[in-house]
Amino acid sequence: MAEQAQYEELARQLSAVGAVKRDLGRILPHDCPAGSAAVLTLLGQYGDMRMSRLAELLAVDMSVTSRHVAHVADRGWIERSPDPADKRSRILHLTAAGRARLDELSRRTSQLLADRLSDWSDDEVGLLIQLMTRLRESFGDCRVAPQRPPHPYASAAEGVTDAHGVTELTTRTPA
Amino acid sequence: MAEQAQYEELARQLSAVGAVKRDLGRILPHDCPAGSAAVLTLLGQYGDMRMSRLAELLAVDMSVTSRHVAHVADRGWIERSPDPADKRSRILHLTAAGRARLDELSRRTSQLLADRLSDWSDDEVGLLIQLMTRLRESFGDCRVAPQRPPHPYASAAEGVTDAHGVTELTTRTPA
DNA sequence: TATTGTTATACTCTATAACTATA
DNA sequence: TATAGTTATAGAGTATAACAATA
Repeated sequence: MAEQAQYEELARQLSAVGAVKRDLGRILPHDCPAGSAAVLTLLGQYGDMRMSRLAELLAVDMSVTSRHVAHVADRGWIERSPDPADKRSRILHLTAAGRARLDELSRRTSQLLADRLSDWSDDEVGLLIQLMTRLRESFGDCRVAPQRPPHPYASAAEGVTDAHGVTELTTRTPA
Repeated sequence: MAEQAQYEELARQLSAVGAVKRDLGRILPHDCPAGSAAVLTLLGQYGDMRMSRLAELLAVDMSVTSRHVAHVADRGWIERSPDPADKRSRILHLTAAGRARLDELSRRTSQLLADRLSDWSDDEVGLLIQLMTRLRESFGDCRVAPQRPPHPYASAAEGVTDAHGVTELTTRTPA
C-alpha cells in the first residue's frame, strides 16, 4: 500500500507518457495510424480472432474496433472471413501484406526505442515491461489475464468463459 | 542494450497503457477534461509560468497549450497576467478556485489508484514511477530535465538558457 | 527578422446511440 | 430477447499554418 503523494506522482507519469507515445506515433507510415498498428500487432501476437475478442484486447469499444478494422481491411492487410459457428461474427486474420506491414512497423519502432534507450540494460527494460504489465493487470485489462490453451473457433462456450478462453467481459465501454 | 523482442514488447505496453489512462480520465469532472487537469497539475507542481514553459512541460504544441489554458481560464481556475518583462508573454497562475479544483482532482485520482493498486507495495509503485520518469528522460522530455533554482520572471536570459532555468526547446512540435 | 501567443482547420481516437442480422 | 457487428454523430486531443503583437 503506497502513499497518497505516490499515487499523485504516478498519475502525473501516466499523463506524461503520452509524449513518448506521440514520438512513437510520428514514425508510423502515413497510411497506418496508431489504431491500425495496434490491430496488426495484436493479430500478429495472438493470431486469428473475432471482432469482440479484438475489442477486448484493444480495451476500446467495439465500435472503435470496427473502424480500425475497416481501415486495415480496406488496405488489404487483414481479411474478414465469416465465422461458420456464428454467422453474426467475423474471423480476422493477417494477410501476407499485413504481415509485411507489421514487420515494417516493428522494425521502425524497435529502431527508435533502441536509439532512445541505448543506455538502458536488458534488465531495466524488462523490469519496466513487467511493471507496466502488472499495472494493466491491476486495472483489469484482459490482455494480461491468464490465457488458456488456444482453442480458436472452438465449438461451444461453457459457463462464463467463451470459446476463445477468455472470461467474458463486455465490449461496450463502461459508463 | 536490450533485444529487439523487448523493444517490441515495450512498444505494446506503451500502446496498451492508454486503457489505464482512459480509466483515470473517466473519473474526471465533466467540465475538467484531461487537458485541463494537466494544466492545473503542472501549475500546482511548478508554480507560475509562461505559456511557452507550460507547452514544454505538457510536451505538446503551443497551439494546443493555448486551447487548454483558455478552457481553464474561462472557468476561473487560472489567471493570465501580462508579463512586465515581455509584453508578448502572459504569466499563468492558479486561482484559489483552481487550487480547490486541483485538490479535488488529486483526491479522486489517488482514490482510484489506491483502490486498483491496493496490493502494490510502496516500493513497487516507486519503482514504476522511477522507470517511467527515466523513460521520458530518455525521450528528451523537459519535465524530467534538471531544474535550476527557480528564478521566476528573472531579468535577462543568457546564452541558450531562458529566464526560467530551462534550456530552450522549441514549443512547435517537430515534424 | 524572430518570437510569443491565438485562432482556424483538419485528422485521429474514443464513446454513445441507433441499427441490422443472427442467435 | 440478447448478442455481434456496423454506422452516424459528437467530443477531446493534437498538429499545421496563418496571423497579430511585440522583441
